[in-house]
Amino acid sequence: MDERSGLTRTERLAAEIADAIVTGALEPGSRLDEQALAERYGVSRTPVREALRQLGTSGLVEVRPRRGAVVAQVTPEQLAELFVAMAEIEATCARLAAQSMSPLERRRLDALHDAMADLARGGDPAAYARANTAFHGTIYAGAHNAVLSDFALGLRRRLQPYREAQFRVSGRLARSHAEHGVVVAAILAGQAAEAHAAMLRHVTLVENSVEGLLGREAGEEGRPSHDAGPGSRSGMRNA
Amino acid sequence: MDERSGLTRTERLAAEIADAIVTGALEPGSRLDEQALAERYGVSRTPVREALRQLGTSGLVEVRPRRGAVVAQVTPEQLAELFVAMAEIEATCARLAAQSMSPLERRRLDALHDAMADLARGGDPAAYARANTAFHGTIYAGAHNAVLSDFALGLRRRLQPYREAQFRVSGRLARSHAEHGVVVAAILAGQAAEAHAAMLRHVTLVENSVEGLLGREAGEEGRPSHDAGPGSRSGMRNA
DNA sequence: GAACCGGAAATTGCATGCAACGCTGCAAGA
DNA sequence: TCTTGCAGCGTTGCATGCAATTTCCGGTTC
Repeated sequence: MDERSGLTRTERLAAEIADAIVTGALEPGSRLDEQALAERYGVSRTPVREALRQLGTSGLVEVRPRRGAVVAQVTPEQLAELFVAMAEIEATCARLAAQSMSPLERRRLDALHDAMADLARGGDPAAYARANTAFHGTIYAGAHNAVLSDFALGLRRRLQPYREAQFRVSGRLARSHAEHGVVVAAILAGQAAEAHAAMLRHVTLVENSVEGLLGREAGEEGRPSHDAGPGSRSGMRNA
Repeated sequence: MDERSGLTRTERLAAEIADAIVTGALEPGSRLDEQALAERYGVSRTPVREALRQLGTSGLVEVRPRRGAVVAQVTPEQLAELFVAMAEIEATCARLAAQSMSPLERRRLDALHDAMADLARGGDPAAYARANTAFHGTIYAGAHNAVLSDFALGLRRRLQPYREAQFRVSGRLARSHAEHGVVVAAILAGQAAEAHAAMLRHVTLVENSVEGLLGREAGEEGRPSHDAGPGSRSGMRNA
């Protein structure tokens, strides 16, 4: 009687709500009414509650005891912290990858980077963004550490809307690809310290690019309205 | 009608179960029966379920859809990955702390380290372990990054049983304190690279110490009996 | 006009009940 | 003897109902 997947309703709900948040369909700060979500997805409140709890521990939504859940607000300060953390973790993964990637993994990384050159020239931000996700994912995997890799993937997902915006800035694609080139060269050569520094620089430049964007829009209709509204400075204090 | 705290039952349950796991009262691999836990804590199954889900995303328990939850098994490989991740994150925090701790924070770190000298000489592993938690927590806080700090605290909690065991090895307290000294000196001097290296080395030494312990015990009654009992070919197969 | 207060509506937290799934054990067949 | 089918039981997933708390709103007072 259940649906196609072997997943539970709770899991499917968590995935769908997470997707709605990441894609911007659910705006930051909007309330997540249990009953409304239950009716929206045709289930009862119980699986909705469990899904919200789960998303709460991953940082996507903020659950306030007895006061309901809201899509997590990301203040500029928190955004900066997320980017710093992301840069550090990615740089660490790059260093570990330079030390422990297998020859096959190195060849694949090199090939992926080469393929992205065309995409960068082509100028299709969406296609480049997809390849970019694969590129960074390859480096996470190359670190051979599931704990760090999972953390990096989680951070990347939370920052995805912001990252994507910057690819639409003209010229950013080419610069991103050039920065990748430095990282790849260091990893292929097994130069751990250089790989770390190059990746740290790359992600920091992404952050600068994003901050430039956000500062310029300032209350526009741009996807990630990261403003927190009056008196909210809310969370980040999650478990 | 509720208890003293403003927390919900779900939160208190999550905290209590997590504590039971971390302290070893609930052994790795043991089933977490919802009804049994509900009766044990005098609540219904609903908050138990929510608490288990929450602990599931934090990695302490493994929830298998429709097949119940068990205390997460930690295989030797996963333990190694956890320690590597921990070392890298702590080292990163130490580097950031060296760069951005305020003078007040530096003085407090120095004072805490000084106070630990007595504890190390005193030879009380439990007291030293408590102070050690505060010491590392001070460095996390000094990184001024809630994302990294939360992640580090979570990792520390998961590794707590293993970390504590090594403090009972004779001489480890003094060596630990000496290693801390190098870290503190680098942070106080603002030497970022040195702080990173010193912390990485410190945590790696802790890992070595733990691995020595586990290798030697091999089926003893030692706290973290990460073996799974007869007829289970000792784990290795968990997610 | 603003702050305060009390009651009603709305919403969350939790308990309970039912249906579906997974596991165990036994029996039948190869 | 080993495999396979199936029935019974236990457990999980989810729906529903109720109590408690929060929020909203109108009236009152300063």
